[in-house]
Amino acid sequence: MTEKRRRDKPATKAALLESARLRFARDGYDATSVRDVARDAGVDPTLIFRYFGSKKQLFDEATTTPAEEADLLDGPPEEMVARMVSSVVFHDWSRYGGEHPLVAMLRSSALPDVRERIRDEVCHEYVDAFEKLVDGPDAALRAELLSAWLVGMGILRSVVRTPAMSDAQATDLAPYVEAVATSLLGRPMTGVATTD
Amino acid sequence: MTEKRRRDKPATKAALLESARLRFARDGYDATSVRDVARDAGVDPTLIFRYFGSKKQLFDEATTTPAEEADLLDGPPEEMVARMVSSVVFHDWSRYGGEHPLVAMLRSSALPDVRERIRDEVCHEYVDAFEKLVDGPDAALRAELLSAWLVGMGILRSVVRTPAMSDAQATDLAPYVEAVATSLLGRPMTGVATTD
DNA sequence: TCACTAAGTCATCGAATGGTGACTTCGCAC
DNA sequence: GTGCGAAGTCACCATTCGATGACTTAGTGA
Repeated sequence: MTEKRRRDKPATKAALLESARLRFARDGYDATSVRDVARDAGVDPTLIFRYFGSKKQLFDEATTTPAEEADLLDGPPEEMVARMVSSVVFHDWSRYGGEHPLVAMLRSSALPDVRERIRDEVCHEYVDAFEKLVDGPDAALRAELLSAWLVGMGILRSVVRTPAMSDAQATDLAPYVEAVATSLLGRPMTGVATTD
Repeated sequence: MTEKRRRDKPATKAALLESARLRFARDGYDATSVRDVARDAGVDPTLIFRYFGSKKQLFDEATTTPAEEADLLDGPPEEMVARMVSSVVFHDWSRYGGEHPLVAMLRSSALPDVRERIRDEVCHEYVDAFEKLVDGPDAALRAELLSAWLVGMGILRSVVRTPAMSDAQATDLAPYVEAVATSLLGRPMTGVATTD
C-alpha cells in the first residue's frame, strides 16, 4: 500500500478508496480526517479533493457496497438464513476493519443519509428476502425480527467482542440458527449452509 | 433548559451533563464539540473544563448509565426476556436522543474504552442474567445469542428505523419473544411482562 | 526531442477544535 | 454594608480541520 506508484490515476484513486474504506469503517466519519486517509494511501491529501470533490463524497464512494459478494439469494431457500449468518458473522471483513460494512456504518450513523442507506440495505438485502419465506401472519415484522438478530450477532461478535460470540464457529451456531429461523419464519429451515 | 440560572454550580453541572448526554448520544463523540454542549446548556464553554477537566471526562461522566432504572432482575424469571425487550425497545429513551444508551454508545465505539464499557454492560446486564436461565449446554453462547437479538431489535427500531419494528407495539412482539426466548434458553418463557 | 497534458505538490486559507489563565461579578456570612 | 471566595466571563493560544488555486513534474505521442 505504501510502495511507490508511478503516476497512475486509477491506482491512486483505488488506494485512496481502500484506505478510506478502512478508516471510515474503523473510526467513523468524523474521527477520520482526509489527511489520515491520504497518509495511509501514501498520497498527497489534496488529491482527495481533486478526485472526489469533498470528504463526504469520498466517504460515499468508499462505503457503497460494491455488490462484489456473491448474491446471497442463490441457493436452497431453507439455507438462506444460514447463508446470511455466514456472511454477516463469519465472512472475512478485514478490508472493513473486521466488521460487516453494515455494522461499521453504524458508527457514522449520525449522518442522516447514512441512516437511510443502512435502512435501504437492511430492508433490501435481508428483510425482503426473509419476508418471502415467512409462512403465517406478520410477515414483515417476523422478517425484521430475524434481521435484527443477524445485525445483533454481527455487533456482538465484531464490535462488542463478547466472549462466546467471538470464539464461536459456524457449526456452534448452526442448531440455534436452525431453531430460531424455523420459529420466526414458521417453516423448517436448516442451520448449515452448503456454500460459504 | 435555556432559562437563566442564578449562580448554582450543581445546577450548571447538571445542565451540562444533560446536554452532553443528548449530544453525545445523537451525534457521537467526535461530531460533538464542547461549544455545542455549552450552547445547549446556555453556559460558557470554559465551564466544561472547569467542572469536568476535559471533553473526554465530560463524555465519561455523561454516558455512565446512572443505574437509575428499576433493576430488571426483579420479577418472575420467566418474564425476564420480555422485561428486557420492554426496556431496550419500548422504554422512552428521549433523554438519550431516542435510543437505548447502549445503542447510542455504538456511535462512539471508535474509542477503545467505550467498546469495553459496552461489552461490560452487555455482559453484566444481559448475558449474565440470561446465562443463569439456560437449561442445557452452551449456556454462554445461547445467552449471547439472545442478547444479540435484543441489541439488534433496539438498533432496527431506533437507528435503522425499519418500518415494522418502528410501528410495533409490545403486544405485537410478545408471541415471538416468547418463542425465541423459549427456544434459545431451553425453558418455557413468556412474552409479556407484568411490569413496564 | 520536444511539447503538451495529465498527475502530483506546495503554500496557504479561514474556520473550528480542545484547552488555559487572568479577569470580573455575584451571593452569602458576618 | 462589606469582604471574600466561589461562579461565571473574556481574550487568546496552538493545532487541526476541510478546502483552494497556483505551481512543478512526469509520461506519452508525434
